[in-house]
Amino acid sequence: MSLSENTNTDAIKRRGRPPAFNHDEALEKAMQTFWKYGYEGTSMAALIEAMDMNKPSIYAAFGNKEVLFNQVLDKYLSGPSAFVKGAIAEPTSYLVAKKFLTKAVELLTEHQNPRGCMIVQGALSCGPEAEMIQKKLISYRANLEENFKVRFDIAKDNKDLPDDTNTTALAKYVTTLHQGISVQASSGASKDALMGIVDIAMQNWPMPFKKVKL
Amino acid sequence: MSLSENTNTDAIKRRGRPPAFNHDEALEKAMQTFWKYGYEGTSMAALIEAMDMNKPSIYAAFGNKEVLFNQVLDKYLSGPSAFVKGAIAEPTSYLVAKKFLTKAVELLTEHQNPRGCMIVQGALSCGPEAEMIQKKLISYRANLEENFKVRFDIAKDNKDLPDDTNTTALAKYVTTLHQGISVQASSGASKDALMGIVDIAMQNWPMPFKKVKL
DNA sequence: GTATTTACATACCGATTGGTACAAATAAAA
DNA sequence: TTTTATTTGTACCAATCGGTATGTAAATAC
Repeated sequence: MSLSENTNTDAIKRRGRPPAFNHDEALEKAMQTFWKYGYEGTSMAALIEAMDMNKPSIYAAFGNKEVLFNQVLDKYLSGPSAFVKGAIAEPTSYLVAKKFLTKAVELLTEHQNPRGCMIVQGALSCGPEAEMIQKKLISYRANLEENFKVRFDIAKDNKDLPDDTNTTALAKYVTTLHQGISVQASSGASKDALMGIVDIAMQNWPMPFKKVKL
Repeated sequence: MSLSENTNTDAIKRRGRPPAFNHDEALEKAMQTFWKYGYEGTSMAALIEAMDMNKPSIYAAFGNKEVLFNQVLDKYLSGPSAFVKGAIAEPTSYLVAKKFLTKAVELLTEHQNPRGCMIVQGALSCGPEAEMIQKKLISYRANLEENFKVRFDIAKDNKDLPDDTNTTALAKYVTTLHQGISVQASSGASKDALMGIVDIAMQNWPMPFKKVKL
């Protein structure tokens, strides 16, 4: 039957009535909804339908809307957005940027996903109620940008980038492209079209030994 | 007294009680509010306070929220966003893109303006209620992109761009940067930082006679 | 069996949403 | 002065917002 799966530890029998939902599946559904409609655009009614839970159960299991969104955010970072770590670990600054943007395009245009990046669009322009979430997403984006900056500084030390490279600007260039790509994806841009953007954007990547454009 | 200014035709005396508001000033205030909070994030209560009008007067003068937003959109296009026409009229494709992005940075980081572009952020991710507005803004952005594409096709004909230039991709590159810059501006990025992005982005502009990067 | 624990489900809460009815106010026209 | 046209301001509308009280269902513990 459908409520056989319990999210808690295996053998230990819990005392009361067993939950009718699976914690992780419900959170996944919540993520899909927030991802698609943004924080403010997602109503509790929409969450109820998506998660297939009634309101008190959601509150008991995940807290209020804001707390739930924070859990969704964690899931997003360790799930769809996990490719970022891999990109930053690439051996050269060029590959870091290229892999990050390429993987982002793939993620954001995946047909089974909502279009656009949840961290970019989740609470971009919103009313005063969502200000907390807005600030949180802004700091997440700033943090990513800082990670690129640090990575590019290392690249500069390794002579993988010219000595006079403005790594702060270069990091912002990458995140700005990502944010633009996110908007484009949410507007229906195709994967191919956005890969074309990445190609153009990467053509002028600074090289340590001045190379001539082909 | 404060209600002396009437927005209607000069000498013709209107019959009933004179309006206590100035049509254009009220629309300007509405624009500021929508610009700052987005379509969904702006409540009628916020508009009432910003426009200094009571609700029935707003409805009588501007229609409902959606109709009002459309008028605000027209004002935005002919006002803050009017620089676009000038940019497209620049003599070379390079100058078109450079002027567009530079002017956009100036507009979007102007301290007296709300941060970010209203057409980008006005209804990016939102609930089903704002779907109409969302689609409208998407089509406005697509239209701008098409205008760049047409302009770059002309540039190609004029040998201002290489014959093999993918003008569709190049146009999308420019609008993607703009949209990314808009997100950055709304997140608090400074004018200088964003000008740095524009500089980096313009370094690889395609030239008709293959030039060597300095 | 009964007690206890946990989750479900209905029904509700006050506040806010976008939108309106209606009467008082203020002007010109008669 | 009365009539007519127009705007204002208050008070209201149903619907929805996020959030909760409460009773019942379903499991284990005793």
